[in-house]
Order: sequence, then C-alpha cells, then structure tokens
Amino acid sequence: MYCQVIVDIVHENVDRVFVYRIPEGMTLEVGMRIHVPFGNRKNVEGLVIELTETCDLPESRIKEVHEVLEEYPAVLPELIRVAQYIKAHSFCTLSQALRLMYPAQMRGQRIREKKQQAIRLLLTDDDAFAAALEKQKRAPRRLAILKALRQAEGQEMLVSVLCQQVGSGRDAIRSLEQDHMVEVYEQEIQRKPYSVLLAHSDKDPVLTDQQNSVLRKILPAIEKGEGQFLLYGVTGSGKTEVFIRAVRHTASLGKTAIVLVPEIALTPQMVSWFRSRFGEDAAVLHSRLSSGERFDEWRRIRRGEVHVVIGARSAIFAPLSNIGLIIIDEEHEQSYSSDHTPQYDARVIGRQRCLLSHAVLLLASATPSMRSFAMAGRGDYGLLEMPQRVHGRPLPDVHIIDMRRELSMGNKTVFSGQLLTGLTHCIEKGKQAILFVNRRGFATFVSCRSCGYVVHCEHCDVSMTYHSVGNTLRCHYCGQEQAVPEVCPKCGSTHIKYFGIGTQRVEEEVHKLFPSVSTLRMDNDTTQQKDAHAILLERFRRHEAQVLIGTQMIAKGLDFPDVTMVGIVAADAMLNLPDYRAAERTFQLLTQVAGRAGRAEDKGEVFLQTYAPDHYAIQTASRQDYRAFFEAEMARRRQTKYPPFTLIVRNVYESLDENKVHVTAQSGFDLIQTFFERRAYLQKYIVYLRVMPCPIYRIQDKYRWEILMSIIDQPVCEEAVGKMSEIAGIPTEGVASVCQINPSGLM
DNA sequence: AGCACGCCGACT
DNA sequence: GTCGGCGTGCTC
Repeated sequence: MYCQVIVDIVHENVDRVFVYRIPEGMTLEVGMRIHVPFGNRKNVEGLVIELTETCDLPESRIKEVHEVLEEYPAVLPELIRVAQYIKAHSFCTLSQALRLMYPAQMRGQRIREKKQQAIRLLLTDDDAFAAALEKQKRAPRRLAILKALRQAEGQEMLVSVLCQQVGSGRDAIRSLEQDHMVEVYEQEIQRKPYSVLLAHSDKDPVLTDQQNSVLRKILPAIEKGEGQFLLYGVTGSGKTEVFIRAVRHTASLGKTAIVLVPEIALTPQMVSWFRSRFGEDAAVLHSRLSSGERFDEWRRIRRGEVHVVIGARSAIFAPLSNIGLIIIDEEHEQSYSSDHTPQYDARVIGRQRCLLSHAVLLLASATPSMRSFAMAGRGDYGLLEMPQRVHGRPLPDVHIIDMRRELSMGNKTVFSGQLLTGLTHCIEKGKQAILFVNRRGFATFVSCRSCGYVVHCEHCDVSMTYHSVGNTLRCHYCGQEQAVPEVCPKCGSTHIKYFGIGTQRVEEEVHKLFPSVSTLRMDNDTTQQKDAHAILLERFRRHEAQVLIGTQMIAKGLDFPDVTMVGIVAADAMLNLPDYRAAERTFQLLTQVAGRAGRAEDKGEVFLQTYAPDHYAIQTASRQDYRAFFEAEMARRRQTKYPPFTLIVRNVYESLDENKVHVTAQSGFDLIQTFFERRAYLQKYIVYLRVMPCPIYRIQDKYRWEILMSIIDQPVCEEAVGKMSEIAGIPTEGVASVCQINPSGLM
C-alpha cells in the first residue's frame, strides 16, 4: 500500500504529491497527519490526501511513512477538496490551504495535548492509610502528599496543583507510585469558552407569516441537500429566528450546521441566543479564543460532539461531517474575506463546501453586497425576502439634516438643532439614545490655524491622530506616540489645535449640554480588555446609561428595546475614502445604524447629519430602500468599470530602500506587460494597468510602490490574476511584496 | 524551505 | 595545496 502525501513546506517546488510506502502494521486514513523522511531531512510533517494500491515509481526511490501524528484524520476528505479549490483559486500552495483546516497548535512538535497528569490515592480504607503514614513517617514530602490527597475531593487532584501545594515532589510521587499507594494517570481537561454567558433558556416565539414562508423554502432544501439562497431581510425582520429554526431542523435530520457571524466578539448577543437554544450542542470558534480553547472546541467538533458551530470567518472550515446547512449572517461584511495568504472569501468557500457536501447555503443581510445581490439577480442564488419588521413595527423616521445649512446659520457645534431637540425629547421620556460617530475617514488631527501645518508621523506619511486620554498624538500605522506641541513647529504660533470629531469629543459635548445624563462610550480605547464589548453592552441594556456613544462596533446586530433615538453625527465621513466601495459601505452602515432605533413598541427616530444630503447613498439609506441603492450603485459600477464587473489586482512593494522598491515594482510591471503582449486576446479586457507610488508613500520608514490592474471579471482573465500573484511572489532581497485582489482602502 | 553538490578566491 | 563563497537542483 502507498499513500500520496502533501508535505507541510510552503514552496512552489514541493507543491505536489509525494508517494510513500505504508509500513507493515500501520493503518493510515486519508486526512491523517504523518511524519515522513524528506530529502535529507527526517520527520517532515505531511498530510495523506490519497491511498493507492500501486505506484509507477521504482520501488528503490520510495521511502516509508515514519509515524502517524494523530490516531484520527485531522482533515476530512471533503475539506481536502476545499483546500484544493482554494489552491486553484487563490494562488497559494496546497500546504498553505490545508493549514486552514486544523488549529495552528497542532503543527510543529508542540502538539497541545489537552491531557494533564492527575494523581489519585489508592488507599481506600483508614487502616491502609494509617499504615501508609507509618511507613512513610520519615519522608515529610510523601507524608504531605498523602495528607493532601486524603483531604482532596474524590481523593484525587492535578499533579501540578499538588506539587505547588507541597513544594516540588516529583520524586516523592514516583516512589509512592512504586509502593502502590497512589496512581498517576492522564486526565482530560476541557476549557470552556463563554462560560460567563449563562444559558438562560428562552421560549420559542411564534413565527410571523414572513418567517414561515421563508422557512417553507429553506427546510425542504435542507432535506433535499441542495439549494443556495440569499435572504434579504430588513433590520428587525426576525432573521435570527429563521436561522435557529433552520439549524434545528438540520439537527433533527441528524445533519450539522455552521453559522458564520462577522466577528463573534461584536455580537455576543447572537452567541448567547444560540447558546440558550442549543446549549452544549453548539461550539464556538473565533479568533479571540485562547489557543487552548480553540483546540478544545475544534476537537469537540471533530469528534462529532456538536451539531452546530458558530464562528467568525475561519469557522467555514469547521471539521463537521455530514453538514447540511451553512448560514452566513451579515453576508455583506468585509471581514468574510481574508486579506493575508491564503486570501479566501468565506462566502465563496461556503458555496463550494455546500456543493461538495450537498448542503444548503443561506446568505443573509439587510444590505446584501453588490456581488451577492447581482448573483441572486442572475439566478445563482434563490432570493428570499423579508421586507417587514416583526409585529408590523414601522421602520424609524429618518431626518436628513444638512450640516452646511447649520454652519451657514452659525451653528459651529457637533450637533444640529434638530438632533438636539430629538435627544432632549428622548431623554425626557426616559428612553435610551445611541449616538454614532463614524471615525473612519474622520481622523482627528492636530493642525496650526495660522499656517496650516499638520502634525505628521516621522516614520509614515500620514497625519497623527489625536487622543484626549493623556493629550497625545498617535500614529495609526506604526503606533508611535508623541505629545501635542504647544507651539507650531513651523511658524511658532500658539494657535495649534485638534480638528475633527471623535467619540470623546461627542461625549464631552453631551455632558456639557446634559450634565445629569449618564453616558457610555464604546470605541477602540474603551474595549481593549477582554469581554469589554459584552460588559459595556450589558451595562447599557441594564440602563446604567441613557446615551451610548460609539463607533462602527455599535452598528451591528444589537437589539436594545428601549432605544428610540439614533443620532448619526457625520453620515458622509466615509463617503470620500479612496475606495470604490465607499458608497456601498456608507449605505450599509447607515442602514444598520438606523435599524437600531425603535425595535420595540415605540417608533424610532433617526437624525442623520450630513454635508452631502443629496448623495444617493444617503438618500436611499434614509428610506432604507436597498433596491434603489442597488440599482444606482450597479449603474455606477458598470459605468466606471469597478467590481463586480471587474477584478482589481494590486501588487504592493515595500522597502527601506527607496530606489530598490521602485526598480522592483517597475520590473514586475514590465513582466506583466510582456505577459499581456504575448496574449493579445486578453488585452481587450484590461481597464487599466499602471505602476506608481502608493497613496501612502511611506509606512514605518518603508517606501511603497504598487502595480494596479483592473480587468473585466471573466473566466479567461483568471490567468492574468494568477500572473500578477506569481510576479508578487518573486523574491527580491530587501523588498517585501504582496498581491491583493479587490483590496479595500487603498493605502 | 532546506540541504547537497559544485566550481572559483585568499589562507593555515 | 585546502577552506569556503553561495549559484543551481532535488526532495517520493
């Protein structure tokens, strides 16, 4: 018997199968991790991707498998196929793609064993114990161990705990073991993530007609094992309940399900919802688990102990067998595409995994991505709609406030008159309010009002961001910190002040205007500690504060029944970012934020302050009119030749050597040009192809150049994308390079 | 990625 | 005469 092995080395030269002989008496299965001799090296890690009876290589050239690393296959056969798909579409080696399929801790010699040594007293009756004490009376360590164990619950404890209690006594333990007084054994310890969030069992709510009609499409598809859907449901339409019913139905068929959410820490409510409904039958996988916790959850899933996995992007690779349903909530979220190699998109992987495993794919959003909605329009996805909020609750009233008029009327403060009136009403009625401050694209910087000088980072070509805590300036890219200058370094003027609006500034304003009102602030500064998100949100839920002030992180999926008013301080802050998705992002964010208002009986009110009141993204968002936005945005994308009509591929080069980085980028550019010259049939698909310095020319002292290509998204063009990726992969001394596909935020 | 094989400069 | 530079080439 032979096996085809992928060695865990990332290099194109070894990115292929190698055949090994399976030694007598060794049982191997596809997906198992093994050690193999490779070249001159002994024990290189490898993964079995196929078993074969014969092989066409001369027997003399074939080596034997050295050992099996786990007694079970680490990668399910279907996930090997997913990895092959990733290799083919994301220009990485198969070993890189396979690494996505199991926890990183399993690699290398440091296999995280979830077992720990425990020790148990073997002396059952008092006489035997007394005799033992007598026998060991001249060995104080051994006596201490016996006494400690006698008192321990179940007369057993962890060796590590015991050693700490009596002072190191490994030798003492060994001799007691030889005398058959104690037994040392391996004990499984399970780390339990999210044990803080107690499972309170909720009653099933009665489904609305809308929820029922959507489920009538999904449930039969799950039974059939075939179907891909895009669920477009407005905020507050009750999508979560649909997910729960669909997952439960899947489990009742003996199948398993994955639920992807944008970033689990941002939606602790969603996790506790599922926890309360599925309890131990659900596993949680996300990036903020400790490595041990992640490994334990992975093993629980792998052993088939759970039917449901909830997680962020990488949970799409959860080792569930017999999968019946994959749900991707907030489908439009950026976080579903990974930016470092292997660059994959969880939506695309989900689609592929469902096809391979005969499972149903369900993408859901109140603001679907352009790509997905366009695919639904082409019939790639079945479109399911939930246009009404539950219990017929109306969408909030949205007031668009023209901040240019406010300014011309002499209002130089952060809040418009209308927003202030709304906030006052809300506070007087004893309700809660959310003030949303979009920090993206609205960095607070320090500049001189006399000469216009702006404080820049000395290592990066960006202005530094003002932080009122400690009155410091921090560079967003390298973390450098410095004090705010008292006088302008350029002209000596003392009129040097910070500009822009941040959450801190808004909070200060609220305190000034409403001294008796308590506030909570949620942003990067206040959520550094573990679980800080959940704690802040829980405090707001318990009415510890009447006003919540926050950034993006308060926009998503939160459900606070007593919030009747939402203020958006600067709706168009992100509209002018150098990103073709700026309008799409603005629309999504505004819709999500506005959706936070009026989720219970009281109708919500939203005050949307903007300097671009006529922009289609603002107008359509204020009406929560997704279709109108979609049509307008698609027309614009078609006309300006942006995704989804094109693919944007960007190779970024970075180096401390200004000249070298230029030369390297230029030679890469020459290569891609030569490539196109030899392929005349591809040239007509090119929208543009150029080489130039990056918009932010220097970050952390490194100079940066880029090759930017836009090409019509056609299957034949994938070759060109592959070439770009290959060019970025050419190693150059002292120059780092990456290939990005449809990058966000060009910097 | 590693590591061996292999062909040309300054050293005990 | 050797030790050693790192340029190609291979790994079942």
